[in-house]
Amino acid sequence: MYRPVILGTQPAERADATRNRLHLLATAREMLAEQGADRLTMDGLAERAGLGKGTVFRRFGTRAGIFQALLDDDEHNFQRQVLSGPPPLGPGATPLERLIAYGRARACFLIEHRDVARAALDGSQPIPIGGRTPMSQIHIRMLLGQVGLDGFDLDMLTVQLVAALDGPVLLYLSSDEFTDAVGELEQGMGRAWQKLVERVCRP
Amino acid sequence: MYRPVILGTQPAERADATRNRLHLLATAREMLAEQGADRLTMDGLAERAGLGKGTVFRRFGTRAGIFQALLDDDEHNFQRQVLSGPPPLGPGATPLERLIAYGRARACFLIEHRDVARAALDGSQPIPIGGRTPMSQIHIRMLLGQVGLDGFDLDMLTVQLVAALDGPVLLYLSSDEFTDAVGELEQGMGRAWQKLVERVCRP
DNA sequence: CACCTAAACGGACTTTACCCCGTTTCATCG
DNA sequence: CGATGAAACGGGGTAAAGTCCGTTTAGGTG
Repeated sequence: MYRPVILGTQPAERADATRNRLHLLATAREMLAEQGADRLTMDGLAERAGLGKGTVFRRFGTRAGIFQALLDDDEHNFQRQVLSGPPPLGPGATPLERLIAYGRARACFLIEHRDVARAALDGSQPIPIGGRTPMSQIHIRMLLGQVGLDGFDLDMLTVQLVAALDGPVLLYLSSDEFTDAVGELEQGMGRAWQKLVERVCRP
Repeated sequence: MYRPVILGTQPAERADATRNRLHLLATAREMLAEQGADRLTMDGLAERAGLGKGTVFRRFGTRAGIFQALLDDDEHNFQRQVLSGPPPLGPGATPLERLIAYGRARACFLIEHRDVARAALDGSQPIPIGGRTPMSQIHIRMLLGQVGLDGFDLDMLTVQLVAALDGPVLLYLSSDEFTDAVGELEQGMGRAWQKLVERVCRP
């Protein structure tokens, strides 16, 4: 029997699966808006969506998986801006300018979506820095390559910079105090990121 | 009724509490060595230690708290080295040299104690970077102050550097592959840290 | 030494993430 | 179409973290 196997293509999601996935995400957003992230339980979500618990877990694997899916969803816009939007975030500016712009934009993005971002962290799978968001990793790595630094282990430097970018944000996410003065915080982080990157990339 | 209130001094731990705390830590280390961190449950620990579950939770608050306590314990030696050991880790070298030495030493420390360090992370209380280990925070902040950098927000830079230091280690902790080649990894991280700090601090 | 209070103790109870597996539904192929 | 295998579904079951509150005990006071 002939079966056309296309490498790297997994079997394609079934129609009912897609429908349920989208419905669950929508329901999750509703509950998130109404009750906040920590009041969202898997049982509750399943019941409200009119589906079985097992279904929820098959779709998202884990509780954090739901929030990761929501975050991925939000991230699509952001990715478009980065990959094909106007400079300095998109192509057209110098690598250093894009690096600076990227850090600022990502900090803003995470702060805006802090509720979801925070809930997307998972203790039992502790890769908070760059493992779950390969986008930052890949993009920063590419830009660093274009900068043309000598004598650096660029992969390691990438991990360091991603961490330096996410670290302050995570620290912020973890304290429930700063609910005001968000704009100011974004500015501070942006400035700090710019300074750091300029120093590192200085010839 | 007169009560001598000494500010900043909490009521002092009761003798039985101390005894139980130490006994629990010792038992936890045994179980850790025998079964690994993820097979260590609160019920199991309580039973093996011959104590009630409530006691375990009063002492450590949370599961991660146990591992944090174990890590704190391990950290005492390290702290002594940093605060009063020989240069370049201890006092006597230039701030930049100490900064470099500190990063190397901390990376080695975390890698050595990776089992406990990993289990000490807590998803529901996500402050993985510098919040739970104010030691790095404080020490690096102090050294940066001594370096004499102009135009930096030193507090923010501290958070960035702590993250850049911990990030690669956390990333490493999360992948169960590299169980070999530990020495090599420590070297790579050490070199990368040195390069980063030298660049940032360069006049 | 008897008393008293605040802290510590124990373990049943609750909550919730996650697993399992018998049942149902989709999509493909003859 | 109808058959068929694979995938999805449902929801009861399990394990483990964390809470509660009635009971016990350490250690200071008169």
